Amino acid sequence: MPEMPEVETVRRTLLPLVKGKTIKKVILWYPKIVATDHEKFLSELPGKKIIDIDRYAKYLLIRLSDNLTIVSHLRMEGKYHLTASDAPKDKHDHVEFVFTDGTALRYNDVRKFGRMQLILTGTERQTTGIGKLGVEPNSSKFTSEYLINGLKRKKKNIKNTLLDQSVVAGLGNIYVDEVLWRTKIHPLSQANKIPVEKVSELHDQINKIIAEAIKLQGTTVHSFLNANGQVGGFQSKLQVYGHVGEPCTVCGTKFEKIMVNGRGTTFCPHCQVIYK
DNA sequence: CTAAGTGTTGAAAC
DNA sequence: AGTTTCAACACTTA
Repeated sequence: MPEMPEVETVRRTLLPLVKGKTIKKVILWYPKIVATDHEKFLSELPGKKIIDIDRYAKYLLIRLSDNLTIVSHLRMEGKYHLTASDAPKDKHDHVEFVFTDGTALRYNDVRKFGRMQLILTGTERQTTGIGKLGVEPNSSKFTSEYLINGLKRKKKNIKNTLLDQSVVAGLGNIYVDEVLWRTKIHPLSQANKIPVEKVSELHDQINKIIAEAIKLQGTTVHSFLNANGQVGGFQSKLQVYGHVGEPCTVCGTKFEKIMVNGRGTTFCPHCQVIYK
């Protein structure tokens, strides 16, 4: 489900639902969602208050009192929703945070890929996943020069490079296909062979599409819902993803779909230039 | 029945 | 030692 715009949308919709609430009890229906010590997760959270929710790339950082943070990654299909604590459990509800006011925050995940980690606030960089992340789009560190330098050491294809999060953190399969089409770069282009002026364009379009998608509250193509159960608005803006076999809006050539390192990849074989 | 799906990761191979 | 590939995770839907 979620790339950075969707996770940001979850953050914005979830925060007002849970801010200031105090955890009374935690239930792990499917304990594997929690990647850190299960006993600590169950024993340390009761009594803690939700102070804020931050986000880095696709990771939610739920800030709690007493210097604790729950790092939550939704992976493909994770969702949060607030219910009454006595509401019937859905088949795919896996973790529940019961609050002192009788409500409960439930984590629902059809594929059970999502993960939570309980850490000390401030130790995010030592946390599995977050440590190796590159910079976020639209951050002050994400400059054209940064992207040019970041791609220099990458000999693999640009599609895989943008998906691996080590240079730019937050893009996923949908937005990468859109951005490569917008900049006319073939997904199989070798990352370090793309001309600097094209990388500069890539930088600008990454910032642009992420900002546009956040504004429209994310993209729902499969199952994404925000914390209020609403779909996103950006899917109608997608020009490439999900449009295999349809004509490219620029040249009319039919979009093709190939597998690139195991990920479905749609592109225009006429517009998108391959750099090798 | 088979394949593919918004993502990450650890291990193996370069 | 850094980089890259790929199966695995678990379940639903086309």
